[in-house]
Amino acid sequence: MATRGGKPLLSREDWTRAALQALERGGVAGVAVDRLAKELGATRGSFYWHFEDRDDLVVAALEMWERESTTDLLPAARAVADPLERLRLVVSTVYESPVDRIEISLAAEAHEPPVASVLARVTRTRLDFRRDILVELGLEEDEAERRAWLAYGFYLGHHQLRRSRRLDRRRPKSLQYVVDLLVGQPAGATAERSPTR
Amino acid sequence: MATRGGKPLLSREDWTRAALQALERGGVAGVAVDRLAKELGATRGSFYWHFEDRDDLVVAALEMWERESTTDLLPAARAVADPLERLRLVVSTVYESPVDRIEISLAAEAHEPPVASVLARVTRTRLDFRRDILVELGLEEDEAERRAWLAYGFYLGHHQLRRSRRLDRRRPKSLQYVVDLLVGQPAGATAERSPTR
DNA sequence: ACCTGAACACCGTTCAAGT
DNA sequence: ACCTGAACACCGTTCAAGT
Repeated sequence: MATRGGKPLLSREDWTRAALQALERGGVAGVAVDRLAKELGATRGSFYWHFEDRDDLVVAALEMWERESTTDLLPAARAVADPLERLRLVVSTVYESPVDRIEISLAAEAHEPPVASVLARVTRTRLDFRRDILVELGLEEDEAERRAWLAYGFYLGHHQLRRSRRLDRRRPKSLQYVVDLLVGQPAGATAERSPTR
Repeated sequence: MATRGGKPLLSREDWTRAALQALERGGVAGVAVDRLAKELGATRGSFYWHFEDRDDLVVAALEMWERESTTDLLPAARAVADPLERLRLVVSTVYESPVDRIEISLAAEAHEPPVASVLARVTRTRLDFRRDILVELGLEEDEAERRAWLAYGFYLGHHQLRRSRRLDRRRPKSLQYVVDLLVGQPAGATAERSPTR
């Protein structure tokens, strides 16, 4: 590894990994070039050798997050043959896993330049994944699309709600009832209209 | 109105209203004392006569938002006698209304001091409102609580999804299908388990 | 090729001094 | 009672100069 004055030279990846950690702790606003430079024992000036500007760094960190939170998870899920089982697996591993702080902070800046493209790509991947399962389960294309919207919209809001300690206590223990409603009958589909009993 | 040197003196409310507008445009991060001072033709020093610090201003603006987005809307909704109709009204007026930028940006800072208490209060109010409707519709307390979580979680995520122009095009035209699923039969409740057909 | 150091703008906060 | 103006810390960005 190349060094200078005893200290190792910093690579673009070193900066990116430090930024991803800052992203987890404090969201997009928490990525401060000045602070990272201090942590890494370099100057701000050095940063601008590796990156165009702060947005460039944020995008690099978000793409690391994209891989670890979405792209890398798909193969394992696709390996499950039965679609209903696949949906249950996604709900228990993804919906019920610890809250992803990055996910939440991205919402606020969904249309800011550094965030927009990465977030749109991730979202499309996840919506499609859910819709495809619902189609496999026998729903019509349109209805599957609508329910995938519900499923993924709920995923986002659910993690948002969980951010508060007090509200998290109100959270249902299991989310499998969501799967049941997602693939179940809407009111009015049967003759009568009295729910549950 | 009191003046000095031709200019009107600024009140706490003047600052708060300006902050609320900044909040709508740029989220919590968009509330900058320096910029507001310039807009209002005052100095930053003057700001600290009216407020403890920036957080104090943010809280004041959020409480204005709380009134206009939640507290003031409840009486009209409560006036609808039929619970199913009341639920449909909420979905069409609140879920299908323009995206509330403040709502979204609060998620990212849900546990930061200025945001936490206001947001928790608003959220509890809205969750309770939905649960009470579902109980009136005949659901058991526990099931109503679970489905209210789904309903409100979806509300939050839905508005988050809508923030992107491209994703918003995928949004279902009407959300009444959500009401139908919320009050409908889960899969497995009937003898068979084949959905829709 | 990679980094330092100094400069500038922007913003939060404090405080002595003004009216 | 309400405000100004100057000071300081923090952070993004630029750039000439160093190795």
